[in-house]
Amino acid sequence: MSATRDTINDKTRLSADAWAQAALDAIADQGIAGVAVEPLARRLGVTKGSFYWHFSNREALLKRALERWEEQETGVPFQSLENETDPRRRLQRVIREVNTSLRTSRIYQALSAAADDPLIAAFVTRVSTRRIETLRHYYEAVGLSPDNASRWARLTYSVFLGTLQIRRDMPAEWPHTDSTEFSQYIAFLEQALLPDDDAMNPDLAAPAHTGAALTGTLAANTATKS
Amino acid sequence: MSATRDTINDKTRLSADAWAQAALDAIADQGIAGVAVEPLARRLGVTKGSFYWHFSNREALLKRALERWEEQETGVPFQSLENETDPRRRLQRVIREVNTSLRTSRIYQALSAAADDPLIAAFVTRVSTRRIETLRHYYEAVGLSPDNASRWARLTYSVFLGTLQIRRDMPAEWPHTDSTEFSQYIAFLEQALLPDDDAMNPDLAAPAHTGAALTGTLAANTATKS
DNA sequence: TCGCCTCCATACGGTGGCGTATTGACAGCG
DNA sequence: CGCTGTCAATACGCCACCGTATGGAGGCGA
Repeated sequence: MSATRDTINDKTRLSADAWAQAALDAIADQGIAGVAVEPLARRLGVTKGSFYWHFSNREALLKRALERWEEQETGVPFQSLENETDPRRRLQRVIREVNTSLRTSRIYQALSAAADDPLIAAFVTRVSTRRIETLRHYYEAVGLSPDNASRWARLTYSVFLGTLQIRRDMPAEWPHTDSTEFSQYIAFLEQALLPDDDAMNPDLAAPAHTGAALTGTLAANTATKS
Repeated sequence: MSATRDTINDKTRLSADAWAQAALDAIADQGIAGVAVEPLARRLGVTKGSFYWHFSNREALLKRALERWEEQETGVPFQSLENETDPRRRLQRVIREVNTSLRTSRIYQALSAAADDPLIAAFVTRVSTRRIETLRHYYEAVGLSPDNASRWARLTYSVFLGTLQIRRDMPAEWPHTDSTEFSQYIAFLEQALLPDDDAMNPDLAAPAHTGAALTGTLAANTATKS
C-alpha cells in the first residue's frame, strides 16, 4: 500500500500537485480523515516542513484536492456516452456502466460521508447536480417532457447513490459481479429506470392493459396529472 | 439545543442509558465524531468522572448507543404498516412514508457515513438487511416471485438511500415538501417502484402494447429470462 | 450516627494532530 | 565561488481528546 510516490525514495522533490494527488488517494482509502498533514507526510516519505511550504494549511490542501477531483469528474468519463447517437441506448449504457463500476465512486462516497464540512459539501453538491443535469438531458432526448425527465433523472440518480451504499454496507445483498443474477439485475435496472415506450406519446397508449387499478404506463400517468 | 437533560441542572444522577441516549442525540446532529467523552460530559453538565464510572471506555458507550438505536429501529416504526391488509396499498404507503419523513434517518446517515468503523458497520448492515428483507416480503405479498421480489426490494431500498443523500447534499434538487411537484414526485415513485399489475400473471399479459422493442412489463420481462 | 456504596469532580499523563520558527541541503546562476 | 531561491528537516508550543487515579459528597441501611 501507499505506493503513491513512484519509488519509495526517488530524489525528485514534491510538487503541490503531488500532495493534492496523495490527498485524493488518502481520501479514497481512508476517508477525509486520511487527509492529515503528518500522516500524509509520512506516507510521502517527507515531513511537515515540505507541506507547509506548498500550502498555507490543511484546508488549502483539501481545497486543491477537491478541485482536482471535480476536474477529473466532469472531464472525460462520460465522453464515450456522448457519442452514443441512439438516446435510448445511451440511457441503458449509463445505467449499466455506473451501476457496474464502483471504482470511481470510492472518493465520492468518502466525500459525501464528510458532507458536514461545508467546503466538501459545496463540491459534492456541484458534481452531483451536474450529473443529474446530464441525466435530465438524456431523458429529454428520449422523448420525455422536462418535468418527467426531471423525475426520472432524480430517480435514476438516487438509485445510483443507493446502490453504492448497498454495495458498501451490505455486500451480501449485492449479487457477485459475474453471477447470472448480477446481469439479470442490471437488465432489470435498465428496464425499471427507462420509461415504457408508449409513455412517450400518451395518445397512442392503450387505456388499460389488463388489471384495473394503477395500470397504465408510469410517465403517462403522472404526466396527465399536471 | 442540547436539552438532552430534562432541566439543565436537576439533581437526578445520570444512568448509563442517559449517556447512551445523549450519544444518539449527538450522532444525530454531529455525526459519530460527536460521541466524544468530554464534549458529551459538558453537554450533560457533568465531567468525565461520571462517564468512566458507567462505561469502561468510549467504545462501550458507542456499542450501547448502537444497540439502543437498533432496538428503536426494529421496533414499532413499521407497526402501522403491518396492519395494512391490502399488500399493494401497503407497498405504496412504505414508499410514500419513508421518502417523506427524513427525521428518523439522520442517525442512519451519520452511521452510514462512519461505516469504516467495523463496529458501526455491523449495526448498519444488520438494520439495513432487515429492512430489505421486509421489503422483500411486501413485494412477495403482492404476487412477485422470490427472485423478482428481491430485485424490487433492492431497487426500492436503494431509492430510499439515494433519496436521503439527495435531500442532504442537493436540497435544491428535492421539491419543497408542500409543493405540487413534491406530491407528484411521490406519486411518480409509487408507480415506478411498483410492478405493473399484469406483471404478476405473465400469462395474461398482452404480448405487446404499442412499440416493438423493450416494451412489455418490467417484472414479466426479467422473469421470463430466468 | 457511623460506615459504605454510588455517583461524580479534580487532577494528571499520554497521544495525535495542527501550525510556526528556524535551520539546512542543494541547484542554478552571476 | 558565493548568492539566492526552492524544498525539506527539526524542534517547539498548542489544543482536543482518551483514559487513570484518587478523593470527595450524599443517600441509606445497620
